[in-house]
Amino acid sequence: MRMSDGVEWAAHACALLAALPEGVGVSAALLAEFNDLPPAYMAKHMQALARAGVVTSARGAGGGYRLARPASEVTLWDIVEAVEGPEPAFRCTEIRQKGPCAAKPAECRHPCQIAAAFHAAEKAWRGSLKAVSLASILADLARKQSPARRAELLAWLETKL
Amino acid sequence: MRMSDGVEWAAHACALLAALPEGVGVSAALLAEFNDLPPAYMAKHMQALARAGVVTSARGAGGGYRLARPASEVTLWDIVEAVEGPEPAFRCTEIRQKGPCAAKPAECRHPCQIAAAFHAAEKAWRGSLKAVSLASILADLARKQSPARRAELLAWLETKL
DNA sequence: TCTATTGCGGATATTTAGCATCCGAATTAT
DNA sequence: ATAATTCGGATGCTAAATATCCGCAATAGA
Repeated sequence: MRMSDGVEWAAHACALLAALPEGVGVSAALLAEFNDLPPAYMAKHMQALARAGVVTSARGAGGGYRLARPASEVTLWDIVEAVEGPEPAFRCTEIRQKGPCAAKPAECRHPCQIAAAFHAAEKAWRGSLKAVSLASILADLARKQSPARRAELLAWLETKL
Repeated sequence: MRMSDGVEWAAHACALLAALPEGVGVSAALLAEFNDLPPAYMAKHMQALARAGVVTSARGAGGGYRLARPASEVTLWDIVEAVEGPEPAFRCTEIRQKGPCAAKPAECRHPCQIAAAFHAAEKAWRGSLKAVSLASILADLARKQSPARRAELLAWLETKL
């Protein structure tokens, strides 16, 4: 089981968007360049974020992506859901209904104990991700990152906008 | 992100082993037949469980697999770890150290906020799985499954052992 | 209006995971 | 001993997920 790298990329991209002044659009190409990522694939993931309503997009010169809502209202789960899709990692294939001792469909109105346990575990996982917003990430970062470093990053971005 | 079907198969197989009287070995072929699963691939997963010490194996006639310890001491996480490996689903590739504003390695002694949040979420997930043992699964099952159904399953198994 | 820029979606390549097969080694029952 | 089982590992094939590319549509500014 492995989460696609796109989730990490999208999360960092969204954190960058959240750190920017309001109303500024950033192209997918620039977001990719910032972390030395493949531009084409980065663009795909930004499209996924746009479809999911996490960011808004604007075409044409001076366009690009920006957050669709305040940073405090975008969670890591929103980003995972946008990039990886909403489906759970564990998908019960109902093998109890197969084989020589197959259970009848009527006996399977409820998920089996195993599926229930996995679903509960994933719910805990999602809950943990929903508790972390871009705002809380930036707040943590501000505490650990030197102001000089932060200024350096913003300065580079300004030269490109 | 998707968990392999093998985890579901292994979990059901272990639950079956846990429901059996002590000292009985079951071949991989029979475990596969019980749920109409591909025998070769089932065998592969049973080997993984044996390598991880979840089950013990015995070759030769009358051999097969059995639980390596009491059902109360085998958790769903043990099975996931055996089949999928212990690596986390989220793997930070340290993209903050790449690109035109790359952070220096000295600044990266600690994981970034994003990686830390994902690691915390997976810890919650693992914790939830570690709280569920094969014994608790069987106990839940006994509460919902009719005694007649249980007898039916054991009867079929006896004809094959 | 024309051009440069940018997002969008389809089509294509690459990599990974799932599945099957084979044969050898170990063990037990006869 | 011998034969019947059964696990273990190596190898190859297929399907699916992942990553990449390319042309088109839309937008803003000159």
